[in-house]
Amino acid sequence: MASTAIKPARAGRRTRGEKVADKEEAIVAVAYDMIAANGFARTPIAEIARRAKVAEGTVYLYFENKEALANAVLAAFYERLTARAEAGIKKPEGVRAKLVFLARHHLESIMRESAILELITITDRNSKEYENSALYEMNKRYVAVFDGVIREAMWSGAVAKDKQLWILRDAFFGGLEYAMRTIAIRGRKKDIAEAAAGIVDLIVPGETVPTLHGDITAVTGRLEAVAAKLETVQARK
Amino acid sequence: MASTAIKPARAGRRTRGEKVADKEEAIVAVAYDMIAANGFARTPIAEIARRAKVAEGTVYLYFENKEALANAVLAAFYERLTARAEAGIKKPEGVRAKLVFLARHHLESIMRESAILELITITDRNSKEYENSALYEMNKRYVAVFDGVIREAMWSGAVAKDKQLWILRDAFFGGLEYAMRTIAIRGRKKDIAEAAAGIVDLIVPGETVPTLHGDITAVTGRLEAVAAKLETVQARK
DNA sequence: CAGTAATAGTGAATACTACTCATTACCGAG
DNA sequence: CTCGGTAATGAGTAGTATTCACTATTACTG
Repeated sequence: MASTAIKPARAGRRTRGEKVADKEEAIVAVAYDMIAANGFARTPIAEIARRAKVAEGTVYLYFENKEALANAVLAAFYERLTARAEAGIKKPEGVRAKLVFLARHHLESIMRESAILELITITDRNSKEYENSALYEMNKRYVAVFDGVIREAMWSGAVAKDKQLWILRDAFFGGLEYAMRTIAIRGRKKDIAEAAAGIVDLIVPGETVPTLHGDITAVTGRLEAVAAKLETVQARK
Repeated sequence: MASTAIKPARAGRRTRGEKVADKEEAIVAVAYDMIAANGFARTPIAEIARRAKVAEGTVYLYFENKEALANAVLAAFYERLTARAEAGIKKPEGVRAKLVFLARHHLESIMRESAILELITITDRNSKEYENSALYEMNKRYVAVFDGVIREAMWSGAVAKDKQLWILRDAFFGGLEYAMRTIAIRGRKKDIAEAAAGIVDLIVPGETVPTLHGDITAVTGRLEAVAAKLETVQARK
């Protein structure tokens, strides 16, 4: 990938290095919009170049091939996604509210730019080197927001400690992606809130988990109630 | 799409209609294998035609375009998936066992032929007419196996009745798809069983739900304490 | 069985697109 | 101002989906 080296710029004058960086950003920005609007297959490099005001060959100066450009677009997507997730997670109090926020945020983002999601499958194939890629790191940082909440939930006992984090994570994001498709087909906007809440319910079983045979929490609660009553009786004596 | 009309065949002799059907199947079969092996983008129509022993133009006699062929391949995939799911679901007793079977079956299938899954996103775009498509029906029939188990679970109380079926469904299949990607990257085979069980756990909170405020030893200990106290009180009377 | 209309099949021609590379324009140092 | 090297260009190449004028095959008819 081309230089991201930064030279000290004289004020009011763009150095060569800066122009280069600008051009790279411009290409990615144009590609982002076009792919989001029309999908990867329907955005020719030639058209990206035209709109970014560069020659077709110039694109290949910055990106090895179309896939590499797609990766840069995907990286930009993760960038935004992560920034908003990290910022938004601060407000809500409690595990549940945080997860609902994350779910809504993710769902709304991927609905707005669903074509960007395709890019994931374009890359994933070559699993060998993926673990060393920048994209892997970006994805890791994004899901780290979710992971943090889950760890907090495990600490507080809201989520059982023996659950596998990766499974919760895949169910969360995978479930949201599939929900997005369903919502897109049905076209009901109010489904978004319902889906977000529903998925979170699966990850963090709510306070009132109804069960068939009674779970241990219910037993504990009942036991405590009985104990309290018993102690009250004793105290009266 | 070309004729699927069936004419009564004279024995030992293939009628025109039958030959046509054979050819269509041959094309789909070749396309299936090639796409599964190399992905959609890397399987040229010309090569499909060559291996199916037809001219390139013939493919377009049976399928409007490459996407339509992809849909036929996807339909064949659903066909197999559904057949095995419906057959296999009979043996296991109980909601949980059935879901675990479905999860494993789905996970193993999509791992073996993960490239076929891509085809879903190729189609989904045009959501308008999708609801009337054959593919929509095939998908519906496949997930109906899952839906049936869930309805049984709701009846028996193993799953809360107020849960939205579509959300459970999307979490199940979406979670499995994402889990597949994770497993593919990590490359651990034993993850398959773990993922299947883990996802099912989310849908059907197991008998041994781990506790909110403590483990079973703590509860037992408390119970013993209360019992002891109770006995003391009674003894005093 | 020969003739024939309709159907099925063919593959060369077209249009589009990712990607290359010989050539040109530009920048900044000396 | 000049020159060395870097950045940019866009016409050319190769590969692929799709079309269509033409050919081959089939089943029917007298």
